[in-house]
Amino acid sequence: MPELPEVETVRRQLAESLAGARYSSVDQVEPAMLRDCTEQQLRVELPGRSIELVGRRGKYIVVTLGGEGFLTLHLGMTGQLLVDPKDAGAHTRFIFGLEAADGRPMRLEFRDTRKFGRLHFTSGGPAPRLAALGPDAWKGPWDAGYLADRLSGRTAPIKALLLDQRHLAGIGNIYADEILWWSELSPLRPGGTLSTAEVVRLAEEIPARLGEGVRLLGCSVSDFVDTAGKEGDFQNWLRAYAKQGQECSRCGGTLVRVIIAGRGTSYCPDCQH
DNA sequence: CCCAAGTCCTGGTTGC
DNA sequence: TGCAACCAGGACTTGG
Repeated sequence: MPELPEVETVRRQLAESLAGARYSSVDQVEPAMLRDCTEQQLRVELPGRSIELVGRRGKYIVVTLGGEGFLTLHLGMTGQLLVDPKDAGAHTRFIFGLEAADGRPMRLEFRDTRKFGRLHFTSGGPAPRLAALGPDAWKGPWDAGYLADRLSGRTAPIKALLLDQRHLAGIGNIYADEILWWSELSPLRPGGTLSTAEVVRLAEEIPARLGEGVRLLGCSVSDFVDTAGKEGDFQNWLRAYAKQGQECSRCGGTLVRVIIAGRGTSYCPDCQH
């Protein structure tokens, strides 16, 4: 699930458990998921680095290290970051040893079934690809005028534009469907056809739905768990995502499924226009 | 065989 | 015609 709310849930937990900690060892590396550095560099240069800040931009977690270093992590589709996991766990791709602020040893595991996740190790600034991201969809800064500008003249379906991280960073397939349901907008609408009032409505629902996802500690419809292996609650409050064939909770119509931007999309054709 | 939350890359089309 | 912007579709990986 890792979309913005799931990543934010993990970020908050890491910020708390890793405050004042220091990397002591790199015990396992998955080279296919490593970016912007060599395995050697990670193994040699990370140990000894302190953790100064755990930040986030869209779906990326950015760890600022002491000594001009950055770890930028993306959980992909099935990534998990676990602190001191109890179980052995399959699909472990990276293992880090840390020394907590009080000197206690800690273990951080990056597990990812599909290996779509990424770990960037850079100096001078976070991973270069963050430069291509639009403003954070939840925290901004952006407003309805910005969104209107990004949608203006576009013929791609609004859902595809919401998924494009260059416009707003953090929205994925689940929250896109939820945001559009709450906005009463059809995911098929060409972006450029939205009225000013519709863009305003959309601009209100984007942070509202993402904020609700954060409050509910994320959406565990499939693989997502937090750093303690615990599931979130948002999956119990879905209105549209994966609900094709079911009754619309707003108008009583029947939700349908279509493919947009190659992604399964559920919406209510009776009340989403 | 179909489907799946992520991003990246390519190739074709459109429009200035 | 030239070129950039735009958009669709496939690739990647593993499992249910």
